[in-house]
Amino acid sequence: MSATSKGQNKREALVKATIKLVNNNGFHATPMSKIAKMAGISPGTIYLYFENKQNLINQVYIEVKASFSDFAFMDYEEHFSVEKGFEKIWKNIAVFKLKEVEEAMFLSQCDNTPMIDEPSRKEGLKHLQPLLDLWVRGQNEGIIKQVSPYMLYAFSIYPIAFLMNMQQRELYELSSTHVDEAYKMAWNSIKI
Amino acid sequence: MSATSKGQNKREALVKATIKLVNNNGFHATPMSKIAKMAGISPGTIYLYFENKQNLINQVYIEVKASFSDFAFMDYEEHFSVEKGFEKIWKNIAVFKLKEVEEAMFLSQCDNTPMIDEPSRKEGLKHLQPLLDLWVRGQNEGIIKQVSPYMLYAFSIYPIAFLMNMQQRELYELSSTHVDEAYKMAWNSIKI
Amino acid sequence: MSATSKGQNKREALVKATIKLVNNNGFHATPMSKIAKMAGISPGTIYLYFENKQNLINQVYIEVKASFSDFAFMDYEEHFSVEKGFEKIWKNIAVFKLKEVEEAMFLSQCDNTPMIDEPSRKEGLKHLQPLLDLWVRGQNEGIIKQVSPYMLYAFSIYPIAFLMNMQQRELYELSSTHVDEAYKMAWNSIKI
Amino acid sequence: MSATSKGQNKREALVKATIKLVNNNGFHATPMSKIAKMAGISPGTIYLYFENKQNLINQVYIEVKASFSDFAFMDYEEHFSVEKGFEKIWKNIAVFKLKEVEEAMFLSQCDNTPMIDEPSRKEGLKHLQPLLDLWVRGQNEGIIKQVSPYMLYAFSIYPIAFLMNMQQRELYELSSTHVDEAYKMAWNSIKI
DNA sequence: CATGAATGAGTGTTCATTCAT
DNA sequence: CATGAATGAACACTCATTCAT
Repeated sequence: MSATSKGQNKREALVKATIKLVNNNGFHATPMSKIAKMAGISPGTIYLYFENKQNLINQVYIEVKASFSDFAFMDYEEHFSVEKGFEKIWKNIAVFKLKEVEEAMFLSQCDNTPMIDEPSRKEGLKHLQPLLDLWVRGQNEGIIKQVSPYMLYAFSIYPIAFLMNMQQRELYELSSTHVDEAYKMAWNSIKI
Repeated sequence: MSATSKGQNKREALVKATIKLVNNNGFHATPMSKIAKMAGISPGTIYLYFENKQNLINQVYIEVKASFSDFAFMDYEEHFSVEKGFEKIWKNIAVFKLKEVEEAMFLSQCDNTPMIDEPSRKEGLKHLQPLLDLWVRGQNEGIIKQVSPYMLYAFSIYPIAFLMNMQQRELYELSSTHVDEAYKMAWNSIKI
Repeated sequence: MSATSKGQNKREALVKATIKLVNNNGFHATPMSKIAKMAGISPGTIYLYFENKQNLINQVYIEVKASFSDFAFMDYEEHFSVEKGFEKIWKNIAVFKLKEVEEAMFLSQCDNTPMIDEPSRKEGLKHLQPLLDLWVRGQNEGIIKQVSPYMLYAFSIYPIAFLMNMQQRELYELSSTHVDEAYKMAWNSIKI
Repeated sequence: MSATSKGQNKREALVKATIKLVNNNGFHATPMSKIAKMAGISPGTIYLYFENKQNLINQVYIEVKASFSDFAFMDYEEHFSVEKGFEKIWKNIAVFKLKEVEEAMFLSQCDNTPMIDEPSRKEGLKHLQPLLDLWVRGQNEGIIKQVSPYMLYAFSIYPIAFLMNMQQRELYELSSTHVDEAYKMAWNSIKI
């Protein structure tokens, strides 16, 4: 195994450990030493990969956000019809939020907390452009409501996070029927 | 001023300070000493009103949640038509989230974070019953979609939180026109 | 009930509470507030009867020591023969240590700990004079060994404390036969 | 110097500092910070060697007790005659109590105080067995009084602690003549 | 690259003491 | 005399970070 990939392994272990521990305890209640232990390395070694704790979190956030975005646009192609394209993206996001629960919860915690600094937040937002583009196209085609993309996001994408939360707390179970129902509600709320 | 009301003042100052500081720094990054200072009392005094830091947060959460619920059902009466009742409640919630930003942000942080213990979470949920009742009535009258209340909540109420977030980060401004638009989208997503 | 005796009651309650709590937790692990609570009064009230915590302990020590000494010389009279006098005193002390366990344990803790200041220690020692006098008389009569009174005390009186300790920890039970045995050993060790 | 021996140094410095400070101030009046300072290390470092303050005290107690026991049976051999064996042990103990005053005082404070937990107390008692065995042998040989070992201990060994106390408070000086006197009194009190 | 012992500033919490009532 | 709310200094303990190995 190459030196880089060994280093890569450690980095990945750190990222995974950070996600899990922050999910369970929150940022400030997860010590670097625990992250190191769960990653199977020494505390001092963290600082070979990340500047400090804040930087570690920021990096993890950016990476998880990127992985989320990649997932969201998997198999999506720009020539899709607006409806088909939206369905693809929406369902990708739903699958991510409901299956990659650890990562989704981590993002949810980061997005509602002062634990990430503003530059990293901005960085994390970059990748949603294709969805915004799709909506603009839809609006031009007279298919999507003429409202701010924030509004579209709030009523079609954001609700998934709530459903994930409920499922996570075992208050609600989302079968695939429910997911279809939900998709219909989402599409319904943004289409004209 | 009576002894009790003096105590009440201090307690309220503590609650206010906790909300503001936790909003800005997160639970684990707001020391008791800072809370005390902002409340204008001595650190030791906190422990006359709250058992410990965890208990302080739990209590504040429960109180803010209660105040939110009170606000949500202000001027609402059970004999209202389903549509009128929903509008009243939805707009109350919107006003709360957009005007009482401090409290709304605090709830948002608590709800996506392991900082509140489970019993307090349960306690905070109690008060939404009238909305659930309204939805059942609507479903019986054939006005509201036959889906789980979690779904109805996710698509009609939860989006408000996102809009608040965006407004708070100054990424988006919600005029009253926007609020009306949003209300229409909300109602649209749950009505048959 | 007169004002003084009401005050006296509180003072006594404080003394009793102090003894019990210090026995169980040690001086520095018994807060004034607990002493007050056990005495059935308010923390502030302690300071009407004692200057501060150190003074409280010192006073309690002196009083318990005095009560111990009184007990030690109960029914003792100076015209007793040396042997009879010693027996009386020794057995008084034994009864005190084995029956007034709370007070005896308190003294034992004070005597082996830096919790009492030196003046109070001296004060507490005053009262043993009659025993010393008896020993001097015994030495003049050729009955008692010609050694320092510290030595006499160490081998005849001090052992009782050990037996009390063992009984207190339920490692050993002292029947009256054992007490007689012990007395014989004590007398044996100091008599010529 | 090896890493372990450096650690050992720190641990020993901590133990020494604890003994000295607890002797002077009592357990609850000696802050961890002072112990650290006297040991020449940082407060946080204590917790690399001991779990917490209670554990620190317990360990120190157990170690000092073990060192005391080792000393007590130095050069003692089981084939010694009962009298010779007892003399050896008694004098060892006397030397320990009169020369290793810090350690002896520490034990004395621990034994009369609720500062040590019960398991550690039990642990500390283990090592006296050879003395008990010697006494049983002596009783079988008709040399030692037929009384409980607690009684034998109380009248022959325990008095040394009192003499140490007095010497420590500079109330009494124990010359080697006095020690011989004392030994005779001790042997006298347990032999038939 | 990696370690992990060591640091020391910072945290939650306690408690002797005061003082307005 | 008595109260008990309020204080704030002091404490035990934690943890991000460093650095000699």
